[in-house]
Amino acid sequence: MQHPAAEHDLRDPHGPYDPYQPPPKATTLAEVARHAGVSPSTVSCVINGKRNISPPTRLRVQAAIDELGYLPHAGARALASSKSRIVALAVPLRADLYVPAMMQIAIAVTTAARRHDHDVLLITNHEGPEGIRRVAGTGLADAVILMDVELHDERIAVLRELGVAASLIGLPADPEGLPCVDLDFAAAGALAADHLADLGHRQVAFIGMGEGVYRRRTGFAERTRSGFEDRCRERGLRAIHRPCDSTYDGAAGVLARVFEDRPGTTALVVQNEAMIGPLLGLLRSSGREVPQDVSVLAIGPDEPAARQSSPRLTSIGLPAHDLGHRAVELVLGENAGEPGVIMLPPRLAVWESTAEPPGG
Amino acid sequence: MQHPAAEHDLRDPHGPYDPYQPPPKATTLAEVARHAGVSPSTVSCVINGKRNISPPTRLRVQAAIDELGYLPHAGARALASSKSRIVALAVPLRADLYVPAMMQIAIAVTTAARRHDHDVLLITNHEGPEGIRRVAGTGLADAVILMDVELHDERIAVLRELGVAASLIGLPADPEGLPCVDLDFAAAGALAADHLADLGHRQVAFIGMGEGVYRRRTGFAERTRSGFEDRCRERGLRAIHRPCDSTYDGAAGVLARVFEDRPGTTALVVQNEAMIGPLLGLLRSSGREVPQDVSVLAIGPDEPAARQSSPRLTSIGLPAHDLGHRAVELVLGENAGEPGVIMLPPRLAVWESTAEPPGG
DNA sequence: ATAGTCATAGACAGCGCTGTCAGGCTCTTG
DNA sequence: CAAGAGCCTGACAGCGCTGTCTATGACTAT
Repeated sequence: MQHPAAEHDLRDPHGPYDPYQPPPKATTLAEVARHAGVSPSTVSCVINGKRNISPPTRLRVQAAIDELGYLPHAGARALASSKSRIVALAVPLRADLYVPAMMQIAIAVTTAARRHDHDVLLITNHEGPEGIRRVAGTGLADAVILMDVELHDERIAVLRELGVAASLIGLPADPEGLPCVDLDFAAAGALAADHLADLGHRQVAFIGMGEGVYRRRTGFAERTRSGFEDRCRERGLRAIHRPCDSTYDGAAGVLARVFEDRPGTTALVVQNEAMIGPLLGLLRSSGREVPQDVSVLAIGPDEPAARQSSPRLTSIGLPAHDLGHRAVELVLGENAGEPGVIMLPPRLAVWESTAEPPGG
Repeated sequence: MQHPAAEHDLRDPHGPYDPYQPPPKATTLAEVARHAGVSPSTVSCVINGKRNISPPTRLRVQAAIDELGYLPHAGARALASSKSRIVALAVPLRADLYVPAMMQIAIAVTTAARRHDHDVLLITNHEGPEGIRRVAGTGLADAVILMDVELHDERIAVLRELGVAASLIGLPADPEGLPCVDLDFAAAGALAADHLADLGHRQVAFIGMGEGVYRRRTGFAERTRSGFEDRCRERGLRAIHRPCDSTYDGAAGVLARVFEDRPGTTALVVQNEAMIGPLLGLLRSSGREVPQDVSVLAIGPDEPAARQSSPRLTSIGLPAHDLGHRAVELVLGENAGEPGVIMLPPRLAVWESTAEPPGG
């Protein structure tokens, strides 16, 4: 497992050479200092930019660092500076959430964190809120980002209690003191209603998330729904709302009931991303052409997914990348920790799945 | 012993909660020791179980720990023990991979790591192989798990060079010295062929991954294909293989060509999970019933996904959970680091999407 | 020319924990 | 009853780095 003989001795080349060094001992800051002919603290300062170092010295130190391939020991830094440079990301374990979006956010968080010279530690809800207490309490992480925030999320209490830097992706009932970022789902709902109203639709259906989602954390699902319904009312659209579980048969049932209850429905707004594919298939096989007979507007899928469907979907995407980056910015950036709620404006991408209603 | 120097009282967990506690100073091991009337090293031993502690002492210490809500400082432990108790998980950034499976594996890795009292650090390919060098070199992580391993993966060289504990999910061209775990895709391909042959099919098509996947890292995709084709030959099946990109139109084109080139095709094996939904829809809308007219066997989707389709899919699932757990076991478990290749046997779940060929 | 100022580098004391070591204790045995 | 054998425990020396404080030198202004 270990590298038997390093090609060059990483220790002081002018000092006594000890050939018996089985483990590939990591270079220390002290060795770099000796190599550069400066004191350890100078090296530390060069690395952290904590004080003015004259260019020649900085260069010498830099050269020594490169030459020795020096990497500072993370634990030692964390101990001495009481900063771990690690952000904990609490990801959901839910089955009824759209996974690709979560993954995209997680990746966005990771790349954004790296830009701030931080790493990302994954914690799942498996441990429950105690996981947060653990990583924050041990100093493993010095910031926490919560995903899939519920309206009354028990993790929030832990965050407040610990006073740890944190940001939320999602909007709880009481965001007091905690920075949050989320898509403005109410505006998204309204935007969807507007688009359909503008096209001339008069009777529309909102196919939402599974019932469990509404029951549990009415957050984004409920916001979308009410934003949509309010705007429908304003624009004189008749709207119905139907929750939809993430199963093919569930989608089939919902779709059948929609056209049974409201045969005049000419447009569907779909929030449960996992069901868009099946719904399109069902519409097709029931002889309804999209968008000639019925328009479909999706809320939530990412751009590429929407463009890969057939027909290409008119949709309001989830800005996964933005959400991740903003969350990191809120917790590590300039104005880190300043509470505040950022609602990202929804953007409607019009493609081929919406059109004027038949005979419209 | 108890100098009044520490008149700074320890918070009573049952007392009123004071929201104004700007510096929630963390308890240290020394404080616990004082509180329990023992020496710091004794407390350390109680925590790490490094030596025999008499039950009464252990109990006193345990009580003090609980009472003070003590959590050891991760950085200090890492420094003193040169073990970070962190596993780095290198996740892919690819767009052409099935994301839900990746997420499931990541979650399995995380829960398994927790069982070994480790945490998981996320690193993306964004940093390239240098990310691995960084987390291992700084002692941030003391083990690395690679996902989405390519046949000739440049990250493997870094792993070998650093001599860091590692395990791979996937199978590179040369796994020498590195423990690997993967689904036995060749066996999966053979199993698929057997199932279809048993049902009486004579002419079948394999709809594979996107061409890029074959070009880049022929690993699992190529293994599946050859396992399938070899077995088809043995069983006297006529088989064709078609790569399939992850777009609706791509799937449509592939499907059309399959039936054009081989009108007698009665069964499809699909490996590109993202395209299963679209393919089922296309079959339906082209008037082919599944499984009456054509059988469909999926390789890769997880059980729940397969059961949510309509019809429920006969499939060989990717054992995401097992893969994650095994990978952790290989790198942290009893026989950690022992190189060896674990090929998980494929399991075929027969549901409704396969049947005898028409007129069979 | 001399005192005062600033810029720069070094010394040093920890950060909180681990792990080794030797010593003190009780218990056993001749 | 005394000496040997174990079992616990406390003392102690770092792990590698940070950050503050002080010392040194060069430079400016009088």
